[in-house]
Amino acid sequence: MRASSVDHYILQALEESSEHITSAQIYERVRAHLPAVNPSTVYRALERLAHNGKISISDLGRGAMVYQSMNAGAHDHLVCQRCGEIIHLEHDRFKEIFSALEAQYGYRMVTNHLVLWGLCPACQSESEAGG
Amino acid sequence: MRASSVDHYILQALEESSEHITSAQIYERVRAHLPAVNPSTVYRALERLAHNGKISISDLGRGAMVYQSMNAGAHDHLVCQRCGEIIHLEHDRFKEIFSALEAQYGYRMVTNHLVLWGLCPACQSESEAGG
DNA sequence: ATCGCAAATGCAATTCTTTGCATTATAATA
DNA sequence: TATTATAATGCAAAGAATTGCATTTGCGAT
Ligand SMILES: [Zn+2]
Ligand SMILES: [Zn+2]
Ligand SMILES: [Zn+2]
Ligand SMILES: [Zn+2]
Repeated sequence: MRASSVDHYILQALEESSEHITSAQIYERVRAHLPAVNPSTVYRALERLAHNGKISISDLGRGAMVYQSMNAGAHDHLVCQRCGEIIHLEHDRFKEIFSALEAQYGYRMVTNHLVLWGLCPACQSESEAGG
Repeated sequence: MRASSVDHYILQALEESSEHITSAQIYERVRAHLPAVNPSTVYRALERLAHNGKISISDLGRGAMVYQSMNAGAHDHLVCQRCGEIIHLEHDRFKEIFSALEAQYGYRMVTNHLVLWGLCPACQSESEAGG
């Protein structure tokens, strides 16, 4: 790996927003610094950063992947399938299971940004009503 | 919802294969029965079936989503990020956590086919070596 | 049997993402 | 500094999946 200015501006964008944002949003912000940058370069950089554990790539049901800095550390989410509400979960919650899996299968766990789907209380009633 | 022959042939294809297969593979098998069927119809049917809990839709790193019948019940997987090895996990392993989440947030859990990423023993050494 | 509605479908266009290949930029080496 | 190897990039094309809109189909009500 080599010093890439795209990587730098992507991380900057992700750290400034601190939320999950799409590649389009990232692309816009990188382009503010590197006007001639190509989308595929951004995608490749995102892949690279995820592979190195710097960011997470997730499907949160928005129609496009969302990206987030891993600076604040591993964490997970519970997402309502119907309204999209996102709840933050401590990653420690899965620590025990992950350790057990590592012990049982000899794997080294990589997952650090799980997305669990469910129905929030409000959407449960609306779903029963026939939403 | 209405009786859809596409749904029927998709479920048949998934139950016959019993493995995770791609939409292209499903499309081929549905087309054997309905030669004029359109890909988008298959995609929409797959979405419908997943929404009704009949099938799972997952990214197993194959470049396309993979689909599986939920007939055999909820289950999960541990997948090697590098070589793609897939390990089957009992869903009961997550029962406790899911119950706790439901109690804590009032959500009804929907996730029934988790995909966890890791590195298998062999790929761990190769990764350290610089693969 | 006929009517009317809602679900399902076909088709084309669009969106999001990946990939192949040639080129450029960086870092290490001689 | 000149050379070489490797990583990153640009560009265009391909691939996967979704969406809009018009049409068809199945189902219940009349
Ligand atoms: Zn997150
Ligand atoms: Zn909700
Ligand atoms: Zn499975
Ligand atoms: Zn492996």
